[in-house]
Amino acid sequence: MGIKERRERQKEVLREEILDAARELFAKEGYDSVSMRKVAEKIEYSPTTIYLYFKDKSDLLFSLCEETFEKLLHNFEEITKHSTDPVECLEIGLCNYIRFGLTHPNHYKVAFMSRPEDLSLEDISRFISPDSMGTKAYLHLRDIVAECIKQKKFKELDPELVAQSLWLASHGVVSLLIVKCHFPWVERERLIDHTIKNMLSGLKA
Amino acid sequence: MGIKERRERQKEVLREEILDAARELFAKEGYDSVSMRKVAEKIEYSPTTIYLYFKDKSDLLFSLCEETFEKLLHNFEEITKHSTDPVECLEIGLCNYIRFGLTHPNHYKVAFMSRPEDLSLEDISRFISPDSMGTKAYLHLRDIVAECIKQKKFKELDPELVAQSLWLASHGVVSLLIVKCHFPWVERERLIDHTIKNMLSGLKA
DNA sequence: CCACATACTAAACGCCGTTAATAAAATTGA
DNA sequence: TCAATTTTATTAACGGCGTTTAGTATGTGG
Repeated sequence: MGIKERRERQKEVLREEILDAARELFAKEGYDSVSMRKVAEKIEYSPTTIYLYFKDKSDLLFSLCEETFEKLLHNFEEITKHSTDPVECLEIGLCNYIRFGLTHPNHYKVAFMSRPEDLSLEDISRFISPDSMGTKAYLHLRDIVAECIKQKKFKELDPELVAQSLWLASHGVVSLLIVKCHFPWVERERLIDHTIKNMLSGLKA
Repeated sequence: MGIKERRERQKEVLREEILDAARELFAKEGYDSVSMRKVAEKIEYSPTTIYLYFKDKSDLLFSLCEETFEKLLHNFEEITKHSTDPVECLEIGLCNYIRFGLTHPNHYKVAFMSRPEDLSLEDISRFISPDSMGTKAYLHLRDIVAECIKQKKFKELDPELVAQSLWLASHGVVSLLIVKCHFPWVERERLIDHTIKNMLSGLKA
């Protein structure tokens, strides 16, 4: 039955074409610039065709985000391999997180800054689901924090609390720098570096 | 010439009505729920009338932001009066900032989480202007940090750097808790308390 | 050859921000 | 007082949006 397979391959090709078109618009100009109609025009299909491959616009963009966050997770896991000191892992990891967000602002906005009203309940549960790249990345962060505590390099605190606090602060750096990009910030490097180092220094035993 | 004045008063009244209607929609259902048409219907005028009082939707948005900043600033200044210790001011101030954001999520979203694409260049320069409430609030924060350093209660660091870092982290707490309200966070109180205290402890001399 | 599933589309619905043209009302000046 | 003028508000429209419905080709399996 080679026919069915060819058909499925062709479907997959079109699905990728849609994603490619959307990714390009999205990376260049952000969420609002990705309109189903524009994507359709780019791939020379009618707008309704997209709905045969994605439930709706947020489904399409969710797929793009997962793609991106897979990269982030991979990046994070690489660091863990190349270092034995969990504190160092944490420092580099948080720094990378912030840099990653700042260099992929549109993806970051959709994943971490989009108003919950914009997402369907289904999308929300997908973001929170244990299989989502975001959740996996968080769990990885928590494990590293736990390791720091276990090795007595950090005070004896709840790893969940510490990991969440670190995430919140790092998110603040990314998101506010993205949104208020016209504010007269001091140099980014100092801002990122000081924020992370200051938080970690407070945690050290 | 009392006539001119009465006219201006009447204009001001309608302007306030528009702001009230917009604010209510904002507070109840968020940014997307504020459409020029809905606001118009609420005040029983035609949609185009709004354009006689505000340049466009982002101008309307800006006005609501200023309002919010003003409340924050006022709140912050009150704290300063009731305490002599700048470190305590800072701790209470940051805590209030976070609480303010969490109890007025839609206001906070409009002021600090709205996409810059939504704002015109004019609005952006208005935000940065030294007269804007946001700038004033930030300068107030920076002054308190400077005072902590001056009194040798903090390490000798750039007050600008420290103030911005504290703002970024606090913003992270507010904004991520708002957006990811379905994430399994530990209790809010612990999260807020630990984040602030940890940052401040790292700064102490 | 026909019934059927698949892939796709045209047209429409009901929103949206915004603009142009115009009407209505208030104010002014003669 | 009454016409001219300015101010205020409206109607209708433009071009966009996400999405749904109903329908058309096209190629497959019996």
